[in-house]
Amino acid sequence: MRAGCGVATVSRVLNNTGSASAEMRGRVMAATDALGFEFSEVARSLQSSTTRTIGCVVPSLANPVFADAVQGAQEAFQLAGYQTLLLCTNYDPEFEVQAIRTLTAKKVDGFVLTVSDALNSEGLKAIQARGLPHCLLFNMAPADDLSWSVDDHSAAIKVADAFVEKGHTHVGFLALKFKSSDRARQRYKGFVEGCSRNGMIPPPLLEIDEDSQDLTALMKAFIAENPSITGIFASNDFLALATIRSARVLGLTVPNDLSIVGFDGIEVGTMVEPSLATIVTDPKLMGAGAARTVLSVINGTPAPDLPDPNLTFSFRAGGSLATSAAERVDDKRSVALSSPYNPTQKNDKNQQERST
Amino acid sequence: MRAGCGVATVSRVLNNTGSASAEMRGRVMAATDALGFEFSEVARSLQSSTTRTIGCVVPSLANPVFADAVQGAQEAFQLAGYQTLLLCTNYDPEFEVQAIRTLTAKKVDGFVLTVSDALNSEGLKAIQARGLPHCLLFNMAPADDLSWSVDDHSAAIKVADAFVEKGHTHVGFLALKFKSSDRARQRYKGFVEGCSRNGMIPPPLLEIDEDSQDLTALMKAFIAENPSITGIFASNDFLALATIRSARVLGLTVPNDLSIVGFDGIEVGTMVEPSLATIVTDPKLMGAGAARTVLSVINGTPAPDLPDPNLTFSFRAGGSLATSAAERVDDKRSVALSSPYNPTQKNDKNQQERST
DNA sequence: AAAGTTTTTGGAAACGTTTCCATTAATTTG
DNA sequence: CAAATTAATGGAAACGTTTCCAAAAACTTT
Repeated sequence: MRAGCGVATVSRVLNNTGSASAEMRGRVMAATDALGFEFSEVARSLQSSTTRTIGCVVPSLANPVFADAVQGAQEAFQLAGYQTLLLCTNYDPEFEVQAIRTLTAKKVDGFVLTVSDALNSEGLKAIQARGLPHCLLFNMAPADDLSWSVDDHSAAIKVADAFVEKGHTHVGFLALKFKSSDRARQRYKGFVEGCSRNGMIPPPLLEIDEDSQDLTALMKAFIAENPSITGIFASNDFLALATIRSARVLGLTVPNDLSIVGFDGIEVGTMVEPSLATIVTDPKLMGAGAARTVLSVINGTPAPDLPDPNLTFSFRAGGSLATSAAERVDDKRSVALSSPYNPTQKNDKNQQERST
Repeated sequence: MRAGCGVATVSRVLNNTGSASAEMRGRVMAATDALGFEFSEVARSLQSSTTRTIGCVVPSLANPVFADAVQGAQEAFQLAGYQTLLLCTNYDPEFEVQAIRTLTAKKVDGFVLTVSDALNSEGLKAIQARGLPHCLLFNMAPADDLSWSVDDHSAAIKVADAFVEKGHTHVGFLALKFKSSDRARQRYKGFVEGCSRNGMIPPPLLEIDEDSQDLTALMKAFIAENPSITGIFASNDFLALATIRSARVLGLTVPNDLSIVGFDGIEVGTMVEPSLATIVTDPKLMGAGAARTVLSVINGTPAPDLPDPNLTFSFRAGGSLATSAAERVDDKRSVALSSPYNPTQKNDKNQQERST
């Protein structure tokens, strides 16, 4: 080394570990910042077998739910001096297992992951088998795994409750990527159960695979097949907004002809007209929670309490869900009584509560 | 090693490099997948001084522009066998330089970054000084740096043109995080220039720092100070949507009392009512472009063409921008002639063109 | 001043790869 | 069948750290 000393000494000085004379310290310091020297983290990782890096696997950042969650996780990791290695799977289980393989080879210290199906994920199994620290995110935890997740099932039941409260008896369920998302399936299952409990007709399922160009056409067919439905529960807010748009194209007014409820609670849901009734969640909090949990596993410190399932979501009323058309026809009075849905007004009220 | 052979042999077999007998190959293979053996990328990195990891620095994923850009970059990297190490700066120059230091220590092979101020970024200087491969994203490139960026300046001029075309003569500019974003400043500069060129009154500036709770109050004051403004150019779409909301709270109707134009072209802008007039950009494409560029620098292959600045954005008309109130008062006929802005109709038309 | 104690320092091993080189074994050639 | 070529294999160095240990140097204590 330029300072004319052994490497061991440099290590001690720069890390402030062990002893060193003031003079030596000076020489090393001078040399290091003359050369702009910096320790190589990769060599350090090799020797310490720890990378201070966490692998983060999510389907896609195009969905703001995941983007926010990753943001939250990333912040939490950064705060603890950990970096985030990000892999997106594009909802493809192939990519998922591949991504996890890559991350284990890179020797990440832990994982935060949203898998496509927590019970049948090859990647997750590999992680479990090796006993690597990890925490699931938005997946119901199988067995004794840790997870920060919205209680999709209960939330969907609540949506059914909300529909029935407005007098709906026949509503549909619309899901994207049903095949590759246990979350969408959980929501469906919960919704079916909720409908059943409330004595509603079992909800017909409209399932679309791509971000389909022709939601409108599919909806038209769906409504033709189920002419008596008065509402649709969409498995996420974007889909709900797109549904509203398609409904308009079909000449249906929302909520009068068709009520819509979404899922996720993205901000813009409060800005549209009518505002979107939805389940609101806090993805950033979930991400940060999962991050803190995996850090605690790594460091052997007590894990933060997992969220109370009942507090992982709440229902937000909105102009897109109103008294069912059927109800209105049956009982005119109920319209007069239960029509606080001047959507503009409602919307304005929300505005003062939340803000960008 | 368990296969009873030298490590050199294992390396050769698993990498298919050099020669090995069929029998040896079999033994090694058997042993490796009996043990679930996998090469350590960190040791490999140390020896090859290449990590196949790219550092990606952006302000935040909460903004879908960056989320999409990161998604695009991540996909491109993944395709090329590179991983993405993600750091968010929260718009804080301190974090920015810190993040870059971390990434250099981690020996990433290159950088894709959106810095707060490309001309005065300590972090960027450090990268340049060390001659590390990098490509800027959403920053105008200083000197001979490479960059994938929206031409904010020209786009803002186009917004001024759009306002003037609708007869506006006095409009304001609303920006978030003006201090820490050269992008917002570029947009402001361009807008000032565009207004000037069109003989409009120089746009007053409303600058907010936080995702402020009280945009409504600030707007009220702003409008009180500039009672004659008929439009506002918001430096991003979220801000524009929030502005519309605040305007409503203040009892102003959009676009009749106040026209709004946004920037970025996020999807939901087409779903709101009225639809949002805005500059539309393609963040994912930008991210992917920056990724391919930095890869080409690393591999010494010819760089992909940087985007033609004029093609980095386009103006999207929308119901939130209409003929100025002043104009309507002055000349009633112009209303009748130039009022294709039945927003609902307009919106429905858009719907068939774009889709989720 | 000699012996003992403490502080400072550098050498060497280890982390897990790849690659060069030398050795040994197998095969071909004259 | 001996010699020469080729194929297969393992040893060792190097990548840049940290840490253990021993040696050397600087002080204390009698």
